[in-house]
This record gives sequence, C-alpha cells and structure tokens, in this order.
Amino acid sequence: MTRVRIKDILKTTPTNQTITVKGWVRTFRNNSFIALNDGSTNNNLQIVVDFTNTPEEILKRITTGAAISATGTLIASQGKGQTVEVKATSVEIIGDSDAEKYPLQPKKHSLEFLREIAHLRFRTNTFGAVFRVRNSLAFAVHKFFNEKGFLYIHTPIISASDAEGAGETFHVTNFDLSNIPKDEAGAVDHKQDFFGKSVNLTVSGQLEGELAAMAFSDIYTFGPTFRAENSNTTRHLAEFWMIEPEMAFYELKDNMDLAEEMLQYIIKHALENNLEDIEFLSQRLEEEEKQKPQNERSELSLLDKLKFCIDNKFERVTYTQAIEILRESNHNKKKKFTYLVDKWGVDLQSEHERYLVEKHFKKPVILTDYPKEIKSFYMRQNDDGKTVAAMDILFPGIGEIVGGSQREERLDKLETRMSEMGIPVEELSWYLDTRRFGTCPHAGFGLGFERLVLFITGMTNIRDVIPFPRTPKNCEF
RNA sequence: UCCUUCUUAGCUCAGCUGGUUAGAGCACAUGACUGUUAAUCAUGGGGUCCCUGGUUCGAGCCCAGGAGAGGGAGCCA
Repeated sequence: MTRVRIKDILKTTPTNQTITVKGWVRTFRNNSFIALNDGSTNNNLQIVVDFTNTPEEILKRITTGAAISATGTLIASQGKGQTVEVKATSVEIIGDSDAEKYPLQPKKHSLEFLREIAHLRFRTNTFGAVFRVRNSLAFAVHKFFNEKGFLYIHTPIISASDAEGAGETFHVTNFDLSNIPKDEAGAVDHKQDFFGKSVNLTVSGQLEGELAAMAFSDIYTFGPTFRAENSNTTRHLAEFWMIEPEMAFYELKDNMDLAEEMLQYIIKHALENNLEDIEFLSQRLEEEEKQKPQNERSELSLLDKLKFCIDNKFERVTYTQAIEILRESNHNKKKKFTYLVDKWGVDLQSEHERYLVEKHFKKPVILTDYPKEIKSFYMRQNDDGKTVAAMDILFPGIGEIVGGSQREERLDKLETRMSEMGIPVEELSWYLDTRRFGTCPHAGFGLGFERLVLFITGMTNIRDVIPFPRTPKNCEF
C-alpha cells in the first residue's frame, strides 16, 4: 500500500478507510498513542495502538525519533486535540532510534543547542515550520519574476572579479596548498593555477546580471553568494542566497516600486500558502517575548506585522531628510545615540536605521539618494553632484534587507568615478562595453534571501533560517 | 576584528564567604496505570564542574593563558 502524507490525511473525512502512513515518532504516550510526523506539516497524526494485542518487542521500539510505518483505519478521534486518528492494525519499525542516545527529547530545546545538531533539527516543530516557509518563499520569488516576464539568469559562482568591492572574497584554487608555485618575485604564480589567474567565489551576480539586462531587458538571479568577511552577527553569513534583479530602462523610482511590489507579493504568498506554519512561528515568538521586559517586546505579533507590511506602503525618504529627522529627534538631542548625528555625509549606523524604522516611521523604510562617498562606483550620480541614485530598504528588526540603485549608464561619468575610487578600468572593460554599445538607463537591487526568511519567520538569528549555516570558524555538516 | 556575557548530568539551570559525599526539573530506564495531548505516580542509573597551568592545607568557586558559544558594534545582503 502506498504512503499517504499526513498533511493530506488530516484534511480527510474519516470513513473507516484503511491507510498506511510512514514517518518519525515524536512522542509515544501511555503505550497507546503515537504522535507521528512526516514533515509535510507541523501537525502530528495520532496513531492509536492496541497494546494488549501488540507484541512487547514492537512497543519497546516505538521510541522518539524512530521511523515507523503504520497501517490502520482512519477514524474520528475519540480524544480532544485532533479530529482524526488512525486505529492501527499493524505497526512496523522501519528504523530504530535509541531513546537514550537520541539528542532530541520530547521537550523544549534551546535554539543554540539545536544549532549544534543541525542535522537533526529539521525534525523539530520550529525548524520544520522555518524550512517549509523558506521553501515557499523561494518558490514565490521565482513565481513573481516569472509572472512579470523576467528572465532567470544563472550568473557564475566562480568569478574573476570582486570589482564591486562588496567584501572579502574566498579564493578558489587548485594549487597544492603545501607547495604553492611562486614567480620570480616570490609572489603566488596564479598563471599556473587551474584558471590561469586569481579567481574567487562570487560576492554578487550584479555585474553579470547587468550584461544580461542589456539584452533581455528584465532579468534576475537567485543563487548562492560568498563573503569572507569576519562578521559575527545575527544577520551575516559567509554563504548566503541573494536575489538580484536588473532592469533596463528602469530609473530609481521604478526600481523602488518593483522591490516593494516584490516584497509584498512574497509576504502575501507566504500568508496564503503557509499560514499554519506562520501562525505557529508567531505563537512561538510571542512565548519567547514573554521572557523579555515589557518595553522590549514588540507591539505587533509576527502575523500582524506581516499583514501590516502588505497593507501599507513603505515610507520613502531621502538620506538628506533622514539625517534631518535624526538630527532633530529627541533621541539625538538627549544624546541617546552612541554615534550622534551632527552633519550631512556621515554613514548611518545600525542604531540610526533602527530608530527610523522602529521608532519614527514604525514601518519599512526606503532610504534614497545617499552621498556618493559612502556608496559603490556603479551607482548613478545625481545632478546635485553630491548624491547617487541609491536605495536601501530597511525592515524592522532586520535592518537593511535590500540594497540597490540606478546604475551609472554614462561611460565618461562611470570611468571618472572608477578612477577616483581606484577601480581598475581595464579589468572591467567587458562591463564598460555595455556603456559603449547601446547604453541605457537601468537599475537593480540585491535582496538577501535569509534576511527575508528571518523577517517572515520571526526568527532572530540568521543561522536558524538556513539549513547549514557557514560563519567564521564554523563549517559543520 | 573590537566590546561584553557565558561554559556544572543527555537538555535547561541552581551551587552560599574557597571546606569534606556537587543538586533540581525535564529526558532516559524499570514498574504501576491505561483515551493520552510535553500524560500521571513510584523507583533507579547518570558528572573529565570546557581545557592547561597557578595560588591554597583544601578550588566547581580565586588568578593567568587557551578553546567554544551567546549578545552588541563594524563590514554588508
């Protein structure tokens, strides 16, 4: 008999039909009641075993974590807490689980502990919900762009350029590391390496994405990205997934509109398709917040926060306006910021972003038109000569979730800016070709997928929204 | 990388002013019970007190160094 998914069974009207289910035991109570989970939903299916007619050896092997197959009739549950249950006629142990050694106990575990057993944490309610939501979000990203007629481009993972200057790169080499070829000057001789030059894991697919956009008009990438930064925070990973759309004939406003529409689309998709899991996560977060002092608790539940995001426009303010708001804030006047906001041109600190998003506007904020000095070379220079057409989207609790800009399409302006910032023009001649041949206004942005998953699941550490997080000094599994 | 907190049973944590045999709850095992919902009750087993060195009659506790983890900052997505 074929296996039926528990998610489907729970929606089925019981008519004494015979079914077979397979999954992993969550708990076994009273020698009678198995809570069975197969990962299709957080809800367990209750299997009722008649222990008087079941061999003792089988009963002993129904332990937390064991894989079992159960066949029986689907009936309306006699107990509270579930509507249907399976009255088992046979239970087969597929894979034993020594209860004494199995690390997951039928009790609450800390996220830190579960992180150490990331290979098993999929089997918990929290991570089950998180990774089902993550899957759904990834699908929603593709669905959104596909519906908009965007082309999905696979930009390279191994790249010769880190020209964006987005961060430290991981080197990729085929050298015998205990015997690295050197040239006459004593430097590493990359000519002898696999690619004949120094290459690295990609830090962004943007530059390659721009090339494709200059032919297909609207494209996006969605792939892994690598940064060798020694960042130890709850929102940085050495390996993370990034969504990077790039659109020809888009200006900054079009770019913002698209980003906002996309974020709202994805959140809506999650609420429509993963409500059960999000409700669970929302409740989980509320429980957790009860531990905190009153003034640190968030005013809205996760569910309300997500609904709020799709029902309200994001606030759009320029960097200059933001500086004014911060400078005039009581927070600044009472010197509550570690870094006081005094003059135009300073980069905004996390505390400033948090203040704008969480205290002042209390909703997602799009900050635009930053001073050119604190932004990348490829961003389009505004007519004021001081700012560039950049936009960052800031989310409550997360900070920067999207970073984007209108790109500088004017060759002379781009080259001047590159030499000012010490970017080697020759190495990027392929990039500059797009400005030489049929250049046009275009724009794009990067969205850190894990930060989006963080926001939508209400988790607080980015290491808990990717199956196997890679962070400094940590590459397990 | 910097600042800061932490590391005691499988997990979450107590452990007094440095004092003799290191505790609790949960988990686990055994038994009882048998329509339970993190079942309940009884009994039991379980410890490299993160590591190395030092101070002391005596260190889980004090000191030094190291490792790992959490939180914050910077860098960013």
